[in-house]
Amino acid sequence: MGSDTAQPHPKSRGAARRAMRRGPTIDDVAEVAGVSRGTVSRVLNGARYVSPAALKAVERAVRSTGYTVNQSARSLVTKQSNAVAFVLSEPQERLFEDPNFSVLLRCCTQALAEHDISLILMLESSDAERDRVLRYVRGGHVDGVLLISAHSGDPLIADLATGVVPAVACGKPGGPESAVPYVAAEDTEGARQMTRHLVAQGRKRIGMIACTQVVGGRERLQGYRDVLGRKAVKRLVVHTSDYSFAAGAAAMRELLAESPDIDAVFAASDLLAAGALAELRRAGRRVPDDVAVGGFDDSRIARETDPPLTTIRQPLERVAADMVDVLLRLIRREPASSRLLPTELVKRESA
Amino acid sequence: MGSDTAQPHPKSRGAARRAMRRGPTIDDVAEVAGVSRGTVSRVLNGARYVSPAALKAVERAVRSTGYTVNQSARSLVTKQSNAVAFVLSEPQERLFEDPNFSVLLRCCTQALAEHDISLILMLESSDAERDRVLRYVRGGHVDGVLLISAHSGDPLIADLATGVVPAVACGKPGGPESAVPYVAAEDTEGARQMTRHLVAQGRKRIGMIACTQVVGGRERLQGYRDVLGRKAVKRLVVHTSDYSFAAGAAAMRELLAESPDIDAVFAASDLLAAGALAELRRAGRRVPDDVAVGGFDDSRIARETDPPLTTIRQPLERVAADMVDVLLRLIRREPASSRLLPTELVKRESA
DNA sequence: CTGAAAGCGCTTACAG
DNA sequence: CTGAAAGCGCTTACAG
Repeated sequence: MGSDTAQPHPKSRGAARRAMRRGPTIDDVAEVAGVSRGTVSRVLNGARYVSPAALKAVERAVRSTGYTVNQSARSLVTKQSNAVAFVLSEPQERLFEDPNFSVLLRCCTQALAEHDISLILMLESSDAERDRVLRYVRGGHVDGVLLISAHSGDPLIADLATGVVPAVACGKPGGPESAVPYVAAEDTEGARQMTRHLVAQGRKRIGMIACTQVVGGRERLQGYRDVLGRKAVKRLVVHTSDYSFAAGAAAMRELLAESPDIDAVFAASDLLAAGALAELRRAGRRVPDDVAVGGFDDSRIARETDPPLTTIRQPLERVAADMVDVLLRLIRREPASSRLLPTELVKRESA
Repeated sequence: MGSDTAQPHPKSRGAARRAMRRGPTIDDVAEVAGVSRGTVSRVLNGARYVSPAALKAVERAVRSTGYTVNQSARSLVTKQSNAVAFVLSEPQERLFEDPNFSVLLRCCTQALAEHDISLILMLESSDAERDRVLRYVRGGHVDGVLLISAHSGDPLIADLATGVVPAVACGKPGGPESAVPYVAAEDTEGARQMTRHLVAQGRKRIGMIACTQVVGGRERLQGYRDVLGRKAVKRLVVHTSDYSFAAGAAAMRELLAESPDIDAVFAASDLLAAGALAELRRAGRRVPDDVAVGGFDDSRIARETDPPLTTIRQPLERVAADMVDVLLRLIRREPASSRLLPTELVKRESA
């Protein structure tokens, strides 16, 4: 990161020179290949306007010298870093708690690696950190940013929306019509699928554990309402502040207190559903016999709960791949817009 | 990452110029401050040999211009990247499945950020990826590497052990006496603590679910043996190939089949224990009444299982902080050696 | 198609 | 304490 700010760097620098290997330079390659350094550079950057002979000579020289570009030197002139920031906004511990996040991170790293682009992970939970991220991003250290924001209406979005730096969000950013493109699952339709499934099972008192502060949360609640609006089914919504196990358990307790005869619950995330399951067991209710439980995400935990969760699968691997694809296009100044990916009902044992 | 290899870069480059902001340079600051660019550089890098007046002038000029160093230009001369690679070795999905990993990643990122150093995440599950990581690291793109290896005896270790690039491993790397320093919990003693606890509960047939292929796994098994070696307690060890939920369930099934009268199980990780718990329930055994279950890690899931897990806490936040500390020292060419951190028994309900 | 040259924005001895 | 200058390793018009 370098003293991004202009503050002096106490001692961390200076003492440690030569962290970078010396290695052969482009001039070494040029010499071995018997051409000018300009020609070497050309083959390195596209091999156009280079004779077959020169090309071959350079390629073998590269191999024999074990040459590797010096990215700093390159970036200095191209103004490109070949790195992208993966910014994790807001509540760290919680976000990290979510298995979805790991999938996203893993898949983005992989997709980026295929393009030889580095992923730089940045956390942004305090205002100070937000400033740091902003300075870093604005400072041209990265070519673009992948924004994973838990809470909708993230302040970073506004800054990114200025378009100074290409950015893509995961999930539709809330707040004022944002200019930042995003990739998300079809949350509303997914919620409808689950709610319809619960109704089809003959459930009459279907509660929902919603969290509208989280990206996608509003849509999931909407889907639930869309389906139940025209049914003779009792509705009851409890709101939580995040998608955590603990919040799910607390919400379930509330639901049980307010509506002891509840016979189904749709939790807006698998983690929430897992918490609800734990609470249900504590209360002596059988799942799905007494109460059916539906989750959302089809994350790893859906297979590890007892009973395994019936849930809505969101194609996270594709979300990640598409985020990278959109970002890369944006960086190349190619047209690219938001994408919505289809969800799917995964029937297991909880509902 | 840049075409690290010398292969031509089809189209991804070139099209996207000016990804980096233009912004003020050190010369702009110098002009505003009324000093030479050398002086500005000096205050940026330690402020030594600079008069108070010049210092003040530069500082205000930096602020008024909104100056930010160009890390590429800096790196080009200092040969330092101010970035560190966080390398995740081997079985990605599985590693990511482990909540421990998230904690490590989060804490390392945070600790590094305090030093204004970027964390570059790299995955290394195939041989091709391993080469890529090696080229990248050797190419001087990072000042050091934090190696998180699931399987002991990781081949990357051998390469890193050459000491060309500073590196620190999480957990003691297995295989031939490695020269790579590491930070780990006192696995052996932790395992002893748990085993002693089980014995103290009066358990007579204590099984273990071990995984010696994973870093730290051998030590945990050793701790179990250390304690039971001199006791009149029935031992039974089942080996798994990783620390997963599924492996835990499978191992428990085996344990139950071989030793139906088993009354305690020590699983080498919480995830393994969670799997064992699920299997135990399926088999109709009550925990801890019929069978006591002990885990290892005190990860998030230890609080979410039913019943909550009695486990061995390993200070992962400290492991991460120490890894960063050791790596930073190594980068500065200061002496630094491996560290072993104490564990602690956390009593909950499963044992 | 290719070479020579300029320039990217910094740091760091070297004189003073 | 400070300025002028060299140089880090690349890319890219510009001529040819």
